[in-house]
Amino acid sequence: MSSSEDTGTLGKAINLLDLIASAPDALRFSDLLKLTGQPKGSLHRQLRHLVVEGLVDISPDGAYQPGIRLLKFASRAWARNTVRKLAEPHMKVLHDITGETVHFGMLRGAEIVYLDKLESRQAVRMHSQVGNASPVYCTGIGKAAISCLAEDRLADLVQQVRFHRYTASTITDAAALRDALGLIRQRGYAEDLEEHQAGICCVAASVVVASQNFIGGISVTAPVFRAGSLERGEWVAPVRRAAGSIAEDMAYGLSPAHQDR
Amino acid sequence: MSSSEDTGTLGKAINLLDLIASAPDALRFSDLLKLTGQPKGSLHRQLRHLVVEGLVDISPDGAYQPGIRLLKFASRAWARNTVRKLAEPHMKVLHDITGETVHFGMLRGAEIVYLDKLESRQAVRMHSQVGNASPVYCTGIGKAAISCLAEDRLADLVQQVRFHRYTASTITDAAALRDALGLIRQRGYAEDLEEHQAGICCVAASVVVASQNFIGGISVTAPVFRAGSLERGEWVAPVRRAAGSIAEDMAYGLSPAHQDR
DNA sequence: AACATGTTTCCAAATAATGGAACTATCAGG
DNA sequence: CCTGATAGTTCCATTATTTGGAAACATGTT
Repeated sequence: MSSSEDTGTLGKAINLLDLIASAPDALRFSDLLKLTGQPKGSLHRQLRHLVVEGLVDISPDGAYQPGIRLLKFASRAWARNTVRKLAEPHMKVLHDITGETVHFGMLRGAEIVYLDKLESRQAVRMHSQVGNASPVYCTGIGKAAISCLAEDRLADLVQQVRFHRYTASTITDAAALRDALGLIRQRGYAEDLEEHQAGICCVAASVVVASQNFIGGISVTAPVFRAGSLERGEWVAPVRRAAGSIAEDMAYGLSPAHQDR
Repeated sequence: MSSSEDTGTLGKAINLLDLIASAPDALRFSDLLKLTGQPKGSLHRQLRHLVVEGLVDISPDGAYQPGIRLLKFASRAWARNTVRKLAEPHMKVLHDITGETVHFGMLRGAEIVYLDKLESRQAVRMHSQVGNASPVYCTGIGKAAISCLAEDRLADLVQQVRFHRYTASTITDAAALRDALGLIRQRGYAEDLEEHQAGICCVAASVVVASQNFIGGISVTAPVFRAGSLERGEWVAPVRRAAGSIAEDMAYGLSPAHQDR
C-alpha cells in the first residue's frame, strides 16, 4: 500500500498499538475486532503479545489502553533527543522575549509531535503537551513545516490527512490547505488563528534541516485576548530568528568538526 | 527463559528496544551486535523494522536511540492511566502537608516506573522523572512495594535483580535486601537513606490492590538537610494515610462489575 | 593501495504467524 | 433455572515470515 515499507509482524503489532493509542475512548476486544477486521484468533494473539510485553495494559473494566512500559521508553527517547536539547536555549530566548508559551515540534507522518514546551506558568502538566501529536493542517508548526516540503512529498502527505473540523476556523479540505501554504511560503511564517482550539492562536516558523532529514518548527502560542494582530506581528521576527538559529545549530553543531560527548 | 511468556517476534523487537533505551550511552550497530550476539543479518533487519516504525531513531552520528514516536504513545498511556488520575488528589494532599516532592510509582518487572511527581518548585523538567524507571532495591517505593509480595513471587523478582552500587549506602546483595524488607514489613513503611542518590532520602509506603494486580507506592523525597530523622518521622503518618486512601479508592472506585484475570 | 572496521544484501532452511472453527465464559431476560 | 446472545479463548494444518551464514559493499586508516 502507498509508500510504507513493510515491517512484517512488528508493523502489524505497532499499528494495533497506534489504533489503541489514537482512539478517543478505551477500546474493548470487540471494538478492535471491528476496527481491524481481523479474525479473532489473530487479534487475540497480537493483543496478548502486546500485553505481555507491557506495551498495552488491560484496564480494570477489560478495555485495552497503551501500557505504562511506554513511559520508560519515552522518557529515554526524550532525554536522549539531541534536537530537543539543541533547541532548548533558543526556546528560552523566545520565551523571554514574548513571555508566552513556546512549543517546539517535528513532523512525523501527517502529525506534529511536540518535543518540548516552555510555559510562563508551569501550571499545566508537561505530559499534557510533550509527546502529544496534533494534525498538521490546524497547527502553526504543522503548516509551517509542510510548507517547506517538496511537491511530491507534500502530495503524499496531504493524501494521508483526514480532515476534522475542530473549530469554525479549521481548514477542512486539501485545496484550502494548499492556499494557506502558499501564503505561508510567501510570508515566511505561519499562523494558527483558533483553528485547533477556540480562543488559542499562534505564530510559527519552520525549522528544516535537509541534511538531517529534520522537518519541524517552533511557535509562540497565546490566548486570543493576549494575541491580537499587533502582538502577533511583534512575534514574527523573534520566532523566525529562533527557528533560524535552531536550524543553524543543527546543521553546524553536528557536523564532522564537532565531537559528541 | 525462566518465567517469561513467549511473545515471538514482537518480544525480540521489544527486547532490542529495551536494550537501546536502557543503555547509558548511545549504541552503534556493532555495539548491539556484541550485546545481542545475533547474526548481522537478523539484527539489521530488526533494527530497520524498528526504525521504519519510528520506535528507534538513528542519530546524526549513526547511533541508535529510542524513537520520538514513543512520545506519542506514552503521552496517551499517561493521560489514560486511571490509577494515576485516581492517585493525584492524594498526592496533592501529601504534598501540601509536607511541602516536599511527592512521587507515585508502580512495580514493573524488577523496576519502579514513576507515574507522577509533584514538586514544590517545578524547576526540574517533568520528563526527567515521570516514566523513569529505577531499581526496586534502592528506592523507597521499590522496597515498600516488594515488601508486600508473596514469597514465591519475591524470590523470582530478587533473582532478576542486578545489584549496582550507586552510593555508599546502596543495598548490594539479596540477603541485605531481605533484611531491609523484614524491617519494612514490621514498620509498615520504607525509607531510602541516600541509597540511590547521595544527599537524597525519602519515606515511602506501599499501595497494593491485589484485586487489580496493582503493586506500587507513594513517597516523600527531600534532600538530607531538610529530611532529618525528625522530619522523616513526621512524614510517616501522612505517607501511610495517602497510600491507604489511594488503595481504598482503587478497590472501591473502579469495580461495578468484578473482573478477574 | 591494501587493510580493518562497520554496514547492507541475498537466499535456502527453519520457524512463527495465520485464520477458520470449535469451545468456554458471562450476562440479560423470561 | 434455562436459553440465547455476546464476548473471549484455544486449537492446529496451512501459509508466510524470520533466520543466519556468507558474500558484497562502504568508509576510514596505515
